[in-house]
Amino acid sequence: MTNGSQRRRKGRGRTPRDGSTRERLIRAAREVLERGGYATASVIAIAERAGVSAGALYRHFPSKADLFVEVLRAAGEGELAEMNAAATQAESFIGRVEAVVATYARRALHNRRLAWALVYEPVDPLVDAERLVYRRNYCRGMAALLRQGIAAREFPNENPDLTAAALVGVISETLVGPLSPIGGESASEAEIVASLLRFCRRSVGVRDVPALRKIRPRRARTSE
Amino acid sequence: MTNGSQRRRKGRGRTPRDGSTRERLIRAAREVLERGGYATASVIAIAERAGVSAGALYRHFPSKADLFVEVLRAAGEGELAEMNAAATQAESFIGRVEAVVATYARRALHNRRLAWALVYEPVDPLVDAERLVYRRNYCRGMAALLRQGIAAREFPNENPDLTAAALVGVISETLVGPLSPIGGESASEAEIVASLLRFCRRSVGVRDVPALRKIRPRRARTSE
DNA sequence: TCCTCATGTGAATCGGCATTCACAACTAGT
DNA sequence: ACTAGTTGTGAATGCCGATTCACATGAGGA
Repeated sequence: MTNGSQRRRKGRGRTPRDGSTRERLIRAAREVLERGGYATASVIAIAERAGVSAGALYRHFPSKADLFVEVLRAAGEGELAEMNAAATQAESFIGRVEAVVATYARRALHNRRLAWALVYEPVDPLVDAERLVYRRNYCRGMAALLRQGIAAREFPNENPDLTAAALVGVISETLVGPLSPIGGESASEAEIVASLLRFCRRSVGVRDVPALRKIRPRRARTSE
Repeated sequence: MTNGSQRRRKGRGRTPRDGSTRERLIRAAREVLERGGYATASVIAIAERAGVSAGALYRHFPSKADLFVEVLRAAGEGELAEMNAAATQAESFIGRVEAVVATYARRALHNRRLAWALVYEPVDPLVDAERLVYRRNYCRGMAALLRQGIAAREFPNENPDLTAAALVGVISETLVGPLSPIGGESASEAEIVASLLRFCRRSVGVRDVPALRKIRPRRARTSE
């Protein structure tokens, strides 16, 4: 409506924009990432999806990499916040760990491509650094949880940093990794998540076993 | 051409080679990969390290990707063989699992960059496919081990595919992943591997727990 | 209205890198 | 030695995608 006069414009010049193009670029970048990964996330594709030209991008970001840093940061922060929220809802520490894992699982399954991009895919150093921040924060949070659980004597005294990294690895591999039985034959998504939670529970080494609500994880458990 | 027949070029023409340039290219590619990852593995860099020119590479491989497929396949096969050898040496299945994990750990620690390239780093689809083969084989072997252990009632009856994937994830993340407390402060390499083994042992859910605790890296922050 | 920014446009540029090409030079077979 | 076939050479080519540039256009203040 705003630009009704199309008579002599040969496409050049400014097109009025309602809101900030900057944000729309960030969103477009994330969307392109979700669909096709970095491979398809060319400047042109992003700009197109945002409804602007390639050049416009550079009015808002010094480079493509900077744009992606923003994208990753936003996504990572959102993810983190969600996890933290999940963590505070449980009483026991194992409950918190499970809540975090389950949250991660739910989100990763909901949008595997984005998760993949957030966790694995390649890029230039600048973007990688940002990704690492996210991953490290996540790992740190998990480690903190473990430490508390250890202090509370809920978990055995194992190196929490390593255990945290291992848990992140478990989740990444089983849910977003290159493979992951998820697309596979053997089990439904829900079952997989349940198995995953049992795995985490065992590997953390919880002492008492309150037994998950729907599934009973087999009792083999020697007391110490 | 400005430099036609009148001018004698000294460096041109064939330089006698003893053995197959092909193999030396494969080796060079692996070495470049080990040092700087794919980012530094340009055709020129590889050819240079092999002591030939870029063009020569194309006498032996239809494309750069094909070269890397060879590299990955060779590396993957070697790795696999080593694992299998390790697996057959133990009596119990948990012993085998641990042997495999420990072998992987030893190799990954010995050359993290290569491990990283084998497991994570990006590339074009052709190469990725080859990598996936390797990873999947590895995972499959682990799953087989788990199945046997389950059949022998050594392990609880958990989805072996998922558990195998999870174990692969654990190893990848803690040893070669972006981080991994390995470069860190808290523990020596040996301690980390020991912790890792304990983690795996717990997560697999072995019935009897011979407890291989040899190292006590930290004490809980609680009193006493 | 006129001037000046801020914001866009899209074609041109630039750079990196795989891939090709037009020749050499060595080896083997005759 | 002559001829083919093989293996190398390294400059040229081609492609792809990020980045820049010269030029619009609208909005707001004077």
